[in-house]
Amino acid sequence: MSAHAVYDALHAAYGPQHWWPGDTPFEVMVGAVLTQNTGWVNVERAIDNLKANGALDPYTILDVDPQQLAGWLKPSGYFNVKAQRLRNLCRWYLAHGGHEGLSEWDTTRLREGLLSVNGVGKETADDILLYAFARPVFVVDAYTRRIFSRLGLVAPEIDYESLRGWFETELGTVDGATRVFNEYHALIVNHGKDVCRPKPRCAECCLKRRCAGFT
DNA sequence: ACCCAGGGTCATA
DNA sequence: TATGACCATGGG
Repeated sequence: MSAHAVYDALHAAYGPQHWWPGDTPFEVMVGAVLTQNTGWVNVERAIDNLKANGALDPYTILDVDPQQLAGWLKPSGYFNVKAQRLRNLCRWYLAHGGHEGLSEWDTTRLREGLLSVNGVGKETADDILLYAFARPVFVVDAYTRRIFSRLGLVAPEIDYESLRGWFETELGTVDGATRVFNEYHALIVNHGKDVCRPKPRCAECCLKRRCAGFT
């Protein structure tokens, strides 16, 4: 089974996902940090708090008392850590001209820049690259490794960059790649939430429900 | 009560 | 390079 075939099966089962949930590129960046090891429902509450207080912009986030910021982030968990991480990201973001300035950077430079921010790791950086800057970067998360290793397509212990490379090679970096990567990662998360837990109830728990191509 | 979440950093060996 | 501790709220 190829990466293409899995994509087709997921797309047939779940349909278009319309990701990322968020109205602006900056909101996507904030969400990418807040969703680290955290359910999206909790992230939405935190983002709503920021919106309700007129704080969903980098200037305000840097201006307000860090404790105040942490208070708004509380529902998303790790609120002290995430308040600091958001501040780090905003400082870097504004220092390089915000979305307008950073849009002129090539993808490699932009990725390294994001990774230089304390609190932004590979997945968070790639979320931002793909969903805030529309770059053709495949996002790998825990579900991705779990699903594709259980399918027998990759080794369970494959590292992040190798797995990202596997997808980007399999799917090709021709035009339309950004659209496909966008949809694919969203489908993987959706399917993962559905049936691919760390401790499967049965040997084939990733491959069954609601995914005709996997049965 | 238990497991889990759209991770990442830091200290230690 | 590779583990382990730590961060913390809320859903199922």
